[in-house]
This record gives sequence, structure tokens and C-alpha cells, in this order.
Amino acid sequence: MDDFAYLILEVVNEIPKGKVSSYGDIAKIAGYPKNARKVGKVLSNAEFFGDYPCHRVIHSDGTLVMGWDEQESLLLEEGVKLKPNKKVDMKLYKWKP
DNA sequence: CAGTTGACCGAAA
DNA sequence: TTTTCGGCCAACT
Repeated sequence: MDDFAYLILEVVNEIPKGKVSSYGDIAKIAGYPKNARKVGKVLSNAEFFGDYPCHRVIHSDGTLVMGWDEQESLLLEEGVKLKPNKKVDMKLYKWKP
């Protein structure tokens, strides 16, 4: 567990139910605006560190993360509605601190 | 030690 | 609108 991962997980943990955010935004909030890619890596292992709502983190465009199978179901379970094109409605669900 | 890769992003074509 | 490209940085080969 390094400091970077800790910051990321803190931010992710602050996302309220029914809201989502993007990797880039989270990286920015954490203080590492360029490390968006690493955020993905950390979140992939986030479960190992503890229970975090990493499924609430999506692409900046609102599309679900590529290469991830459970995210859609998890979001629906949280109450986040998806458009027919499998995209999250950022207008309503984009989380801004 | 050098080259790829990745749950990415934003701008440009 | 979709595709391409460059940039960023840690981990892996």
C-alpha cells in the first residue's frame, strides 16, 4: 500500500451511492492529474486492500470501463441508470466534490 | 537495462 | 460521429 493508492482509495470511498466519477477526475482530486492510468491499476487491486466502491469509477465520457464485466450489474444495483448505449448519464450521476 | 503494457485522457483528424 | 495519436507513469517482460 503506497501513498498514491491510499489517496485514490480515499477519494473513491467518498463517492456517494448512486453517483460516479472518472479516473482522470479522481487522479486530479488525489493530486496526481497525470496518473489516471495508475488509478485503474490501483482500483483493479482495490478489493485486495479493502472494500471500496471501485465500480463507481468510469470513463470520462460516461462509458463503462472496457475489459470489466461486473461493472454494469454493480452500477444498476447501486441505482445508477444506464442509457440504451450502455453509457452512464453524466448529467445526473457525475460526482463533483 | 530497454521495451511493452495498461479497468486512461484529451485533443486532433 | 468514430478513429488516431501523443502523453503520462508504474509494473512487468
